[in-house]
Amino acid sequence: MLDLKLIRQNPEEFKTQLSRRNPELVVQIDEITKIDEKKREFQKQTDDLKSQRNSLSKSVKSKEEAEGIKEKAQIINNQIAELDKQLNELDESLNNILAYIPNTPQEEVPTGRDENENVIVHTKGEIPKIENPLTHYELGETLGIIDFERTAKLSGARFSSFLGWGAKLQRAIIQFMLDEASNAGYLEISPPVIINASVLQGTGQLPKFKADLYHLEPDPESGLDQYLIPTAEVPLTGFFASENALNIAELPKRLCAYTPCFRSEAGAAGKDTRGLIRQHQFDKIELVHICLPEESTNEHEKLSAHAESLLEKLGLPFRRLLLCTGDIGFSASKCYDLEVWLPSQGKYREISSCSNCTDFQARRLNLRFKRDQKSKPEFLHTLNGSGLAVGRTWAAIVENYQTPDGRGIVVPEALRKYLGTDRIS
RNA sequence: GGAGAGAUGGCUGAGUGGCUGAAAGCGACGGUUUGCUAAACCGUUAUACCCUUUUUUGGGUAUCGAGGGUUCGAAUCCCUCUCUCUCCGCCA
Repeated sequence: MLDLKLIRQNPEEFKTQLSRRNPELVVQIDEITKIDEKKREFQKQTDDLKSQRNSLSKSVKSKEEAEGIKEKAQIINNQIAELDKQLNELDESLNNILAYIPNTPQEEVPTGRDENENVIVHTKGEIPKIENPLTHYELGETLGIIDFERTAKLSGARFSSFLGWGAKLQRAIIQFMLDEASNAGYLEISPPVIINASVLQGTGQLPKFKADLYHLEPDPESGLDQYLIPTAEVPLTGFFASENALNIAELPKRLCAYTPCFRSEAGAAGKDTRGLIRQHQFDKIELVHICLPEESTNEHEKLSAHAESLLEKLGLPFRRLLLCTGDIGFSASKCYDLEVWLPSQGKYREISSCSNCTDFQARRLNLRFKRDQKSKPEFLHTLNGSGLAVGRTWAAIVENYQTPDGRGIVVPEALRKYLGTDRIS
């Protein structure tokens, strides 16, 4: 959870940073300060009462002696119970607000309202000259390598099936990206796609974005509360979360995973209704770095560069954006988006989002390290990025590599050894 | 799915109602000793929050898997859950 000390030390500074994201957050910080002060006052009173009660109890050596203090102790206990109740209420309202406070943006993140104020960092690759480019779903359906209609009967809208070379292309993309990550030193992890609510809370998806998640029927017996993962960022970042601090020698951790991702996207109705761009289920290779605080800026550049190298090797034109304060994710303090060129839309579309979450997730997950055996544990920094979204990569390849006659796809050089062909038609 | 056993500090492991924030051992750190190392000996060795103090310091509260309960008082008794281990059954 958010560090209250930061707010206590310098509430104005904190407010200034957060208001760059959203001016309304200032009100909530004031509210937090108020509740926090009240809480500390009550806590002090409770502690004093308990201290009184404990010293009473400690003086007692036998049952007979206990009779003498019983009444007195009970009065104190009643007072404690009353204070406890109020303390719990304060705690609850405090946590309700804290859970919705996003990460503070870094200085170099431009202030802006929405995606229109993002900054283009650079643009790479050459946009192919295609007359009347087909969409990936038109071409894919013509070639019989993707299906939407039959799949809609199975699972509804926003689902698709890959067939034949389409499925093989997807498999080749996955294999290519995992191999690239392994070669770059990432540890491949194949995690579960069902995850406990507490981890989603830790990475920041809960409670604010509950509506975007697929929630499993809670088990009334065990009380287990579980969801389908919206991204492998959740299990990867949460993987080393524990009471015990990590050893500095093991850092940085660089992890990658291929998983399906599940998003109910309740709020996205009407956007990108056709094709692979926005689906309820899609595959993604996710990259996660866990590192020392002073290294996170550097690690962020490395992670983003790795994601870019995939697009370069696939020969896909793309650009990198530095997201403005109004567009970065809840847990991120700085974020680059990579956008790939989609000829049918005539514009760049997001294919990877690389975030530096600083210690935001680490606090919520209690993810820590020790500089040496004597020193106090400190919070790590966590970073994540797609490397890359598989469905969108599939779409980008089909569209950018379509042949002029509109009846085939040239397989990118980097994928040929995986696919065993240089052309799909 | 059935049956049983567990969960205690960095680790091993005592502890079944108060003198236990927790024995003992290991490890780690500091010191004595030593030509160096080793050994031996002495000492230190959890975390969070709060109060106090000029820094030193002193004090309080919470924490023995998690949550709840009993009690003046809980690591210890009761309930629920989670996880681990062993055996049997079932199964990619």
